[in-house]
Amino acid sequence: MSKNQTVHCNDCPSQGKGIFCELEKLTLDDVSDHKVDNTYKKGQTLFVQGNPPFGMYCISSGNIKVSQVGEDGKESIVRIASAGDVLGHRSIFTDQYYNATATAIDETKVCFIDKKYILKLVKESPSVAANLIAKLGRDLGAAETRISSFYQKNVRERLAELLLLLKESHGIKEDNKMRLDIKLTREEMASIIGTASETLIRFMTELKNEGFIEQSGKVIYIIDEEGLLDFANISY
Amino acid sequence: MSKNQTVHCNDCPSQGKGIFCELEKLTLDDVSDHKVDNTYKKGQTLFVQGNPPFGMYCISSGNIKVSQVGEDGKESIVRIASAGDVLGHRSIFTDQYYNATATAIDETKVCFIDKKYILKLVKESPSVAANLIAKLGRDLGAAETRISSFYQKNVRERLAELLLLLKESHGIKEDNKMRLDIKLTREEMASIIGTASETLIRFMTELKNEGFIEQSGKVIYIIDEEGLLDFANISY
DNA sequence: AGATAAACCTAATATATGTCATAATAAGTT
DNA sequence: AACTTATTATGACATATATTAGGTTTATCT
Repeated sequence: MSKNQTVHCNDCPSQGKGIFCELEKLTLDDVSDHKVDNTYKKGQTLFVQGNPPFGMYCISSGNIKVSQVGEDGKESIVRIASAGDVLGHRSIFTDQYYNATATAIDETKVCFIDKKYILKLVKESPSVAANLIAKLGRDLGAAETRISSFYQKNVRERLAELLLLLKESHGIKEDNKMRLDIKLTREEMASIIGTASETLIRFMTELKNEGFIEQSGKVIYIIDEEGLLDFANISY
Repeated sequence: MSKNQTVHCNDCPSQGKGIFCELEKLTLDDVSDHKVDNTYKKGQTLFVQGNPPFGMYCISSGNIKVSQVGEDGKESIVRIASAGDVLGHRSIFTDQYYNATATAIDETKVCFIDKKYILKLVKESPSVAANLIAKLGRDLGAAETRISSFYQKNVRERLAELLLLLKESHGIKEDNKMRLDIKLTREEMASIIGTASETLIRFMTELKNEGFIEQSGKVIYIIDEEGLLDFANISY
């Protein structure tokens, strides 16, 4: 982790997606004064499972995986946080230790905000509180949908579902394909949908062969979204 | 659903666990005036997946299952809400339709609070906002731990884990056993840990034979907590 | 650029769990 | 109390996915 030159919240690359958007100028200046900018390289950890929380992290750019490691050392990625998302907020308000580890997937710019200041901010700025509630609500909704997927869908369906979710969150239109602007290893993808990497690879190959996706290097392109939806058995 | 005679929030059986605990007398009176009391019988639904949310539900007593139903009709219970918990809060703040169905497991007393009023309350009472954030945070933490359990634990371990969680949330000391004060069918238990009911029944029998649990009728007693912890491979 | 490690891929085999069938209780209902 | 329906239980079998092992390609480092 290395300290960056400071960027004012006004100029945050995550504009419009964060929890401070609705703040008036004066308050946002105050937030700006109370944050610390950091850059994390791929593989570096923001916080580790079991440690006490000291504050909250706002992601300006990059991607972070939130994972839990089991007895046997198996990693389970429970969430991926990107620009505009916050991290560590859960533990601050519940007064629990971190129950997951946050690791940078790629080069990531993050602002750290002290616990005490965040608690004060939530008290004084209803919009921040409401945004936090909304973020947590969406995360909870996503988590619950994943829980039911584990029971209701098999691996190939969960894989298609994952690719479609990544398309929503990280898809960039390119020609008539969608490029997924996030680089995950097969191991990581497998640990998101809860399967062995070998199994995941098998189905990825299948998807490539059937023309639903393409791949060059580590970059994945979604070619046939309709087909994937069908493949995933999703109807919304 | 039948309308009850109104109970003032001061006399709510869930005292101390809800989100309105820290409110001063005047504000709590106001909350009391804005809620509607209802009683739901076993099997009745509070809200259904896909519908738009009109407000929030505070549970005074009883238990409610929050579940998602898949394409094939398989039910997945994503959460169980009990006295002091709130329901439907997720959808209000995220402006999404309900993505789950809430059904009473037993006779349940619930207060309904209008959406508009809750939004106002969160703006004006920081303690309510903070409590909501904390509730959502705990739910999210629990959900994420369950996600990783699906990958890291097998059915017998998830079953032991479920029994221990139910002991925490619904356990009542009786002699030197713990009685689980909640009646779930095997089907429901199975759909919490994501397995077939036949498989769950098999492991329940195993647990009974090995003396970890006892059962009389539909009531389950935890006899050997240590043993269950061991069985579940849990070390916290 | 060459060496070393990490990630990716494929195939063969093992196993946990799902599915189907059938019976025995238990719980409601008339 | 008798009848119907739901729930629990157990066995036999099928199958999706984990595991193990091997090889290949792609990064990373000196």
